[in-house]
Amino acid sequence: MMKASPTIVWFRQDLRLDDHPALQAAMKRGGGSGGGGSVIPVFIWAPEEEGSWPPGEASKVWLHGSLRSLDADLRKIGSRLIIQRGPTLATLRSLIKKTNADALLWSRRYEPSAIARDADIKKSLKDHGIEAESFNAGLLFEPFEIRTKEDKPYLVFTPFWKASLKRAERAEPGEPLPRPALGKLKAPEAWPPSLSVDDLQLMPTIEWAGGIQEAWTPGERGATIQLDRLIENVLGEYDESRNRPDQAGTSRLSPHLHFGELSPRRIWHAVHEHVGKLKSKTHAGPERFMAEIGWREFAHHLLFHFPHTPEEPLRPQFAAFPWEDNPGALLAWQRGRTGYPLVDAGLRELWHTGWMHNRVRMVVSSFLVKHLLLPWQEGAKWFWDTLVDADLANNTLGWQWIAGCGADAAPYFRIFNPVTQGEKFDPQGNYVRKWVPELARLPDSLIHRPWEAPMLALREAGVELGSEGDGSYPLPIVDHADARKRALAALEATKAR
DNA sequence: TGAAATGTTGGGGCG
DNA sequence: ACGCCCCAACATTTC
Repeated sequence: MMKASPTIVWFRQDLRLDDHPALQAAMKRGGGSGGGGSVIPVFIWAPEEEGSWPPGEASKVWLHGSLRSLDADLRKIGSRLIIQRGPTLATLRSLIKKTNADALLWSRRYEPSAIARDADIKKSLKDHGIEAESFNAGLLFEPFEIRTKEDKPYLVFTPFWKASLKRAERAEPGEPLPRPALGKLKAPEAWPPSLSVDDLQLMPTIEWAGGIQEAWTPGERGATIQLDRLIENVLGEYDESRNRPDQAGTSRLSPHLHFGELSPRRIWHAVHEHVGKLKSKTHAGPERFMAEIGWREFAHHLLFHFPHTPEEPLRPQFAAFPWEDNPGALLAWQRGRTGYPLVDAGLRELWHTGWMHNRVRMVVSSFLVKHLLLPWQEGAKWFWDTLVDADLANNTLGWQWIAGCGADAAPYFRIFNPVTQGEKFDPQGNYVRKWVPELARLPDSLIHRPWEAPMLALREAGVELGSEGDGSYPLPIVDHADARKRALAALEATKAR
């Protein structure tokens, strides 16, 4: 009997074994009734193929951990991860030649540069008689599946999500596929050469990633633990708690989702199974959480249909917006030294842990765009480099939403007041105290507005305001009321054109 | 998934 | 008892 040729499974942002359609398809290939042929799991590091958006520093730290985790999980079932460096097409060709593989399977990505690159690879391999097929592993619904009655992409979230849920009534997202059991992933005759994860040099040379490693467990196991925590402890109060940066009320699944360590179908079914067991008729928490998953779907829908939006505003009139060029203000924002405690806490949380609470993301983003009048693209770049969950679709939607220039965006005149937001969502100031420790001893009533504190209160709290000294805290770099007026005037200037 | 400005209402103090 | 004013509380509109 002819020995079946191996199948290569090309891993990218699908670093898991659970619910992995390409992996399952590979296992079924190549064999008759007696089972499949061998499977070669491959990861190729080719950041130069990611256009203007190669993985940022925080993403690389995460990837390092996630690749290690995937390799270890594969080894537990008798396989392993082959790691190579790009360029991708040449690397794949050489792998195919060395291993005599006859097929390449992968999970789809939706970034413009990835779509173009993957299409080239598919065509090139097919021209050489190699089977090449992609699968949906990253979304509940493909961006091209959900369309308006006029057969157009959606531009507003609510009808988009309603249409998605309606589609789910007809055809629920498929039941998640099982993990391959021990021995089911057949090893090839000989493994091709592989680099180690360390060889990719994803970790920073300067030691700054400790905070990320303390806060997170990259990999499928870490993702599963977070999903369990979500279902057991978070979902019930999610509708209110998700807005509280001083509480652990969010899912913290974003980096796991970005790297595909957790399947959205797995989430869908876990949440629905949980809701089925509930006695109460209102499911505000689970519904709100699924709507957040919906925003992620919407972001991918928009990126797929409007691939220029990572760089350019979706609403063209915003191309003429009179943004400022102010490197000093940008630096103060990046460093968390704007003088607004909630803003600074958020940016410091980001720097230390590679993540920021979503409510605070809205506040700091609004501050950059509206109080400082700096282009949203500058904020998007900073988030891209510092977030462990940096995701081109989500990041683009978030920034265009807050800047008012995107689909279904917040109107430009919606300007967050960082003091009000702080007092509303961090009422005891615990979030600020954690990340801006120099203000920790101020009373609750002053912690979001230290510049209003009387001299005596400052002295008692050991707070030194304004000076550049060690342990001092800056005065506001812009006055809120002035900045608000200035932002509204800038918008008028854009409209007048 | 805002905030500020402006408008309205109604209770209480007071002459 | 009555009208007037003040202003907090809430509603509406505007940015």
